[in-house]
Amino acid sequence: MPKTLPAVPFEGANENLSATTAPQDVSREDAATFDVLRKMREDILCCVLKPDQRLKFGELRQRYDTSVGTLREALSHLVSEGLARTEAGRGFQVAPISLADFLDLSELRVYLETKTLADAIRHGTDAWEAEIVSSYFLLSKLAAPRPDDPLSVKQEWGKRHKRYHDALVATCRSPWSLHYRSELFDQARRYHWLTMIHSRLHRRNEHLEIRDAVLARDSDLACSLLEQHIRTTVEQAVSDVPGLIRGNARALRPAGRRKS
Amino acid sequence: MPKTLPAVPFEGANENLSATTAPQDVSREDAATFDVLRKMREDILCCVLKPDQRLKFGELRQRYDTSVGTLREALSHLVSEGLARTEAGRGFQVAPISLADFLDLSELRVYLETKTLADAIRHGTDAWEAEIVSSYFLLSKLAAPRPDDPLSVKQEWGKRHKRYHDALVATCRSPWSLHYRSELFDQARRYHWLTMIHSRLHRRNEHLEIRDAVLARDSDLACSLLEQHIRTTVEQAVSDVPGLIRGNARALRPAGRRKS
DNA sequence: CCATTCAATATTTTCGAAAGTTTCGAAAAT
DNA sequence: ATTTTCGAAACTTTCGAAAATATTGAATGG
Repeated sequence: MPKTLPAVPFEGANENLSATTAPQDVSREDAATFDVLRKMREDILCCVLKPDQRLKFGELRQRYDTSVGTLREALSHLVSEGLARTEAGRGFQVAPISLADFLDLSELRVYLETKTLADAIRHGTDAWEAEIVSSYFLLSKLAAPRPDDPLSVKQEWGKRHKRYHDALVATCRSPWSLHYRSELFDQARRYHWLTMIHSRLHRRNEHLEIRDAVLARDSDLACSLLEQHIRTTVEQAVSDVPGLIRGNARALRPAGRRKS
Repeated sequence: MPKTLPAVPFEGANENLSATTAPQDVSREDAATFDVLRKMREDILCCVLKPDQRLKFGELRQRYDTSVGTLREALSHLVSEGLARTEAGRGFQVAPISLADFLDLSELRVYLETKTLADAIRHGTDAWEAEIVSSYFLLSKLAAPRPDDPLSVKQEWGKRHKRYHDALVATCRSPWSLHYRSELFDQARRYHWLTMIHSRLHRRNEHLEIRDAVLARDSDLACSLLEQHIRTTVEQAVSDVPGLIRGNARALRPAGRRKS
């Protein structure tokens, strides 16, 4: 019984973007603050800053070479995005991870990814196709990272992977859906990182299959493949790193932790 | 896991969600900063701070009686929530509103509200029912606000309205869905405010109907009613305040604005 | 008359230090 | 031996001023 609301009046596809209210996908914000924010986010996503790790200003100030105020602002952002938490007077810490959380966010991801992809296909343009081809090409040049690859290789793969998935949905007309999709994609990256570290499982080339279905404008197939893609990743993470995720990711926790 | 229902009284404690990763629904954060954040959010939601209005630190500092750093942190949060925007070196401003945005966010709301409601009904408890009854009662004591009601009356109604809708979905097991639902609900409040200001339309008691369907655990009916509830509000806003929303809400814009 | 330059003003951004909390551990008390 | 108390150390939070940047408006040249 899902009716659709009156279609969004489209005077200009471009104008649509500028008049949008959905949260800014922090792109070129306050130079300095943004820079710190971006670095910290990347560090959390790559588990350089580990789940539950306490984020002390002293250390952070040294690591990112900036002042407390700037750090506070960046941390504020991260809290809103769900990558950090804070408690009055007790500072900040990296958001925890858990199997339950991964399952929950993946479920919502399936909906948002397929919804945005379907809409993107509906409104796809030549430029959109070109960026998909291009970003897929860049992704395919890099083999899926192995556990013993250096951090920088993994990070580069992560970047290209994100760029490819962003490209797929780029022409979706719903800014809010896109925004939340992007946030959840980043969240999932933390868990994918675990898989990259520990897994040696071989997967068939799902990105290629998705690309072709999308370029063929076969919305149903593309969405189905994308859904599978997400679910397979979940299953792989759950079975590959059971000790880590199931056991509340103890191995990833910061070293010296005492529990009362 | 001790499961306390987030039966949030007016400003009461909120001890729930311990193992969850989804973003903190800023409940009792950094005392001072949080206080400012809450006030600013309320002011934006009630259009005391108008869409597109520039937020100068000088004025804000006076209005909220706090320092620049604290303001910056609060504004940071608001940007993440989509209630404000910022551009490097050019400060902050209240997020714009537009018909397209309202339609877009409402569409996503339909999905999230019904999804969370269905799950909440599935896992409903006695305490959940009690809070629904209680919050509905409080809401029903206040007639829907009229355009000429004082601000405080409208705000009180807004609070009770939110509390009621929060109560409906409180037992939903998906923290991420709940989080986004809550953010979009707040976003919608900005548009509802316009309706409250300008509309005199009479609507039948939808909140009562929803309450009864929910208490009867009739998930399909409840979701259907809730969907209607949202869509009706959209249609009402679109038809009632066409000049405002369609015309990019000119009347709500801050007074002295020059465009180059 | 319009466009451009440049200095004065207004505003934002960054920083370090003061003020306020919490945590930790040793000493005293049970 | 265990708990409680208390003070010092560690850390967080808040603030206002200095530095950096944008905006305004008047003066200049085409």
